[in-house]
Amino acid sequence: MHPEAIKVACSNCNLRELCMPVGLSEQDLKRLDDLVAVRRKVKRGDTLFTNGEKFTSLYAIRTGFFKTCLATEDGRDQVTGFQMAGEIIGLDGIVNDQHSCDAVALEDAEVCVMPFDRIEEISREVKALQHHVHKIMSREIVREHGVMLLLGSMRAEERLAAFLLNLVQRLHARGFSQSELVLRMTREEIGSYLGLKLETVSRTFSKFVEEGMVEVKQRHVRILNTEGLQRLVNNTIHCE
Amino acid sequence: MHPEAIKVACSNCNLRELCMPVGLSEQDLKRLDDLVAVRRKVKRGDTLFTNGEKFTSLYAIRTGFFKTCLATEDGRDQVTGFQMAGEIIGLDGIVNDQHSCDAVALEDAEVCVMPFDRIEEISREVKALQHHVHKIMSREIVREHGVMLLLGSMRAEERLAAFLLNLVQRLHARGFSQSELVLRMTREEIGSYLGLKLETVSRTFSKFVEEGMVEVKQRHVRILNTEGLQRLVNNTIHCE
DNA sequence: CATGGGTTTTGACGCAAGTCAAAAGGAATA
DNA sequence: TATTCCTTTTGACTTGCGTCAAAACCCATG
Repeated sequence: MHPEAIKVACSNCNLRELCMPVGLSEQDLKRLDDLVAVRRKVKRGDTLFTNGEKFTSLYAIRTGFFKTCLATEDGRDQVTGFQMAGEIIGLDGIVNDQHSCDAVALEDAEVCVMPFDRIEEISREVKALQHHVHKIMSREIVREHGVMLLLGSMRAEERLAAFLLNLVQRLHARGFSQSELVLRMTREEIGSYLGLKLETVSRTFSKFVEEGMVEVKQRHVRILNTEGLQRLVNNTIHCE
Repeated sequence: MHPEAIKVACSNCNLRELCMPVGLSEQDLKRLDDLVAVRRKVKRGDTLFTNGEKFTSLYAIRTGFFKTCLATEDGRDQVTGFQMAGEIIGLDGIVNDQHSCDAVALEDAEVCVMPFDRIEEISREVKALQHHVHKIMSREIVREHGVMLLLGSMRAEERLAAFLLNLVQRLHARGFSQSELVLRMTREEIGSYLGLKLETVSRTFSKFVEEGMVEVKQRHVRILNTEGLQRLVNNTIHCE
């Protein structure tokens, strides 16, 4: 652990509108500046927290890219999500005061450490923050509903299409291209998230390339036919 | 909608320790009695709320059994959870101020209606309630992680075993048998939740019966070999 | 107690994705 | 530049679950 004692202020952070409530009064904004204790750097491959570790804080990602994953004793391993700048991780730890998954940096990253007792304290005073925290948790619940739909009822192509569209959409919201992206994770990690084997992920990519839907060069992906992918996801073809 | 104007008090509700924080002061307890606006009865087959409906309240289940499900335009349908007495539903609605799934009563039910603005208001005053709300949302997130693991990496038998064990465990926590249960949902609904077709659910039940793991008579299930089912779930056999 | 609609079971068959294996490609290091 | 390790691709084969279909069962209702 390398906590760094840089004094940090949300009030002039360029990612503020991603992780913080908007439309705050001057006064409330000041209150929020007490939220982040420190920033912490996490090297690629290192964990931000691990299953079983005591829960103390939520983390707002400033830079970098994470995966969260669940590993069971019997060797199963499920990626439960990929998180990027502006997103909050650590919510799983609240219920039992310890984390129930691992958060691994897929590239060098930096996070804002927000001690949870402080979040709760300030939430009691700043309504907007309180509601914001509730929204963030609700959003995660809804996201997971979507993943359940994907895992429970989609075929491989549909899953990968949904995955790619979701990624570019989130990247686009952060000012990146609508059609180009660099995958930060391996085919195996994608597969784990989508409930597929890495070979199936690879084959499905190849299929998309053949069909002219995307260009793939290693981890660089260019989407050539967004609509086609979208149609795959809302497949009207073999609707049951 | 049939809101019923019975005055309701959590402070002497027999389900309190399931849905409310414990160890409250006399004073805080009184505050909590303002949480529940009314109770509402929902007939079997009716919805408590539906996708797209404006979000106003969370609901604590007093009696009965619900499923929540996601239906997409193209006819896909995914059951995202089954909820029983003492559990809270409606969390999906917070993020966008409207519900994003349907909640359907699988048997005649009664719920306590807790307007969410009131929850937030009282949460600001009663720390224990605030933290409790956070825990409930975190618990739901962790539960869904588990479902993702199930859907992403388990075989049919493992899924059904996990499902049955989870159900009896929750029922047992409510004073019911550890080994006997009545399913409130159809094979198709179980299948939808587990990402399987109803035929597969039925076949898997039959297999469990052949192997002497359970007795099944329609929706009545008696678990004869809890350990065996548990072993299936933590399968050390074909660990990758 | 007969009728009808929904649910469940069972069988036969097909296919999407998994498994196993080998080779190729990239990136990092000496 | 050669070496090593990791990742990705592709092929051949297997299999678990889905699909389709028919029959049995269950309960409600008249």
